[in-house]
Amino acid sequence: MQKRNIDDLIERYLSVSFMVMKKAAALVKCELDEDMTNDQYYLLRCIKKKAKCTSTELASLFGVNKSAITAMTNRLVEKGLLQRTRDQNDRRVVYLTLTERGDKWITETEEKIHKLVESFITKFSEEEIEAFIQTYEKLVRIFQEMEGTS
Amino acid sequence: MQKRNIDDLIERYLSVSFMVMKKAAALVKCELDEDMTNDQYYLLRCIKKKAKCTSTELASLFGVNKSAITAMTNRLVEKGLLQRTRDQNDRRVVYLTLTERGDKWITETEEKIHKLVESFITKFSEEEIEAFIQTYEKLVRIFQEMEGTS
DNA sequence: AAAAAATAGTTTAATTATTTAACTATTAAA
DNA sequence: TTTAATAGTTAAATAATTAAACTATTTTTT
Repeated sequence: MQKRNIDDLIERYLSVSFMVMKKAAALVKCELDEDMTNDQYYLLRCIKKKAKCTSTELASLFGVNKSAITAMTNRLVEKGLLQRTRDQNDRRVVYLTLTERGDKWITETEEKIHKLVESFITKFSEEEIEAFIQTYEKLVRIFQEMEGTS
Repeated sequence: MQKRNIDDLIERYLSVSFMVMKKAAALVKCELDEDMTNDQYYLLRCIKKKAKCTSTELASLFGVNKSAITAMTNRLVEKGLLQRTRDQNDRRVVYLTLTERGDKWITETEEKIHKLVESFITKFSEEEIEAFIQTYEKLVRIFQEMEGTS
């Protein structure tokens, strides 16, 4: 591939990923209750998927410091959506789990977000969206490999 | 397409787009000077591409209120990377343009970011990445149409 | 077993990003 | 020529983030 062509693809990728990132954030926000943020949604989503989760894991998933997670989880604990429990074997570890209200909220919200994604994903053919997601998943694997080596 | 299958694709899309969003943000951050943020990079990038730009345009691109843009541009003006100039015909309008330092910074940073993107984009075949970006671009157009109708 | 090092998480202080509501200045419409 | 609308700013509040210092606990080393 020529240098010109690669530079062109890179530029297109940067523009389009910026626009989708910002637009997707705005669309997700519309589906949330007034007092909830996108990051709070993503945090609760991660915890639901893992069932139980530590600050360290979340910090790694979000790519931020652990103290950022402490601050976020504090707000969610105050809102009654999350609870902390200590590991009995290793008392340094704190597990984060959903409260009943937290579970109810994330379940309802996931339904709204699924409908949102469905509203545009169905505008693509199954082949196109499958190929798109597969490349996306490959990108995740490449990122993970880069992490391991550097 | 069956309901099962769509739900599965939606779930994969949500997971993968979250992971790429967070990971990409972390990688971009690594390329920036200590005192610069990702949003500041994206803001300067947008202004460079448009040459001159208003708060209203940026607020729409970023999907935030105009006052958020005022705050961000204030910081960049204080840093000497951006300047404001009033339109002579319509004195309500303020144009944002790069200072010489701002232009130098974004040019150097774009080079770093391009190298970063190149480091993973070249792990795909030209066909795969072209198809990926085309679907991405189609997604942007769908978002824009949704904006028009709703 | 005692001392040193590593790990998990929190606190604190500072900065950035964001929203909403009220505001100024200017232009366009009635 | 009032009245509307538009462009942008200000102010107060909240959320997200980092870096550095800290507590508590567990693991490793000597």
